[in-house]
Amino acid sequence: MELKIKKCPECGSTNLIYDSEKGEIICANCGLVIEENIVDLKKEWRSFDEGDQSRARATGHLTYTKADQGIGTAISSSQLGKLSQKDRSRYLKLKKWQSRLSSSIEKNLRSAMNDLKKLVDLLKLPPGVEEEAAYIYTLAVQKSLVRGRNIDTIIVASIYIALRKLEIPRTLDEIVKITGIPKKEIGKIYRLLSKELGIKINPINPIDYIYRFANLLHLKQDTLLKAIDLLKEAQNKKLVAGRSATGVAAAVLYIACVLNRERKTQKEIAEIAGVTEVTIRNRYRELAKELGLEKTLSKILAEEGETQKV
DNA sequence: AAGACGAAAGTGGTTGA
DNA sequence: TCAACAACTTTCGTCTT
Repeated sequence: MELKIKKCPECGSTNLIYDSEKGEIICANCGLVIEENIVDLKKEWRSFDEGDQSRARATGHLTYTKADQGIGTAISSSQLGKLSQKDRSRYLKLKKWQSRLSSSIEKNLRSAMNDLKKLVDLLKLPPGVEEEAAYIYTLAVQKSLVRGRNIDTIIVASIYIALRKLEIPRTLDEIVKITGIPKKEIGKIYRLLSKELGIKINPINPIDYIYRFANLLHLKQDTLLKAIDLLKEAQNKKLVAGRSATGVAAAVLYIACVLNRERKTQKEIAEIAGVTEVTIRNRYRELAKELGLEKTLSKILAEEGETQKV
């Protein structure tokens, strides 16, 4: 299959997968779905606030990664001479107060945006995440949710919300590992922000993790597609509700590996997925039973035992 | 020795009175 | 606010190859 597109526009990865059934190209690294006939690769910026049109595509470009959103607010002092004495002193007084008030916010934003950039680099995230996280952080500052709390934690929580919002699969554990901020703290702020800012977040779909884990495990494409089929079947049969997305993804991948005779140990998959082997086994057992794969699977495992003996 | 399996006990988060 | 609960983890013994 010859792909016209060579690189993922979000993260630049060249590891693209073509799902012929859906007619989609999917980035194995970040999970972005790339259409065949691309007109505009950028995601639509959706606003969290219904009335807020500031992020609509037709307006001028705003960026939240700059402390003043790219728009200077200072009034030119060359106009000052034209004002009357009274207006002039009033203006200067106002200006003093305004700068005093806004400078602390802007200072906060400026340093936070620097830290945010560093973290996004460190976590190797696609650039859209930085913008989205910056937006969330800015809202948090505006709603005075930052004062008295650890800024780094809020930045990390903003990133995590951005990831969830953009449906980019990264586990909280990966973020904890790199940032060193405890899961508990991130989770607390994550909940606070999504509640206070009214951000609705969908539960993670295991499918996003499947692409990523399969890529990290260097699995063959057939195995990946097999895993996706299995997951869809399991979802249709309502077998995955209430289970952790990573655990489901890991188990489905393990089953797909066995079926395709591409051996990976439970341990290998467990490490990539950030779950224990026990969880994989539990999901594996449930799924195998409910999907009627028990016999097939044990047969394959027995056969492999035979060939290993010889 | 390595991998798979599963029982038992412990952990942290959610829910509902 | 607290207890019950489900999902998951840790730990460990057993079995197979």
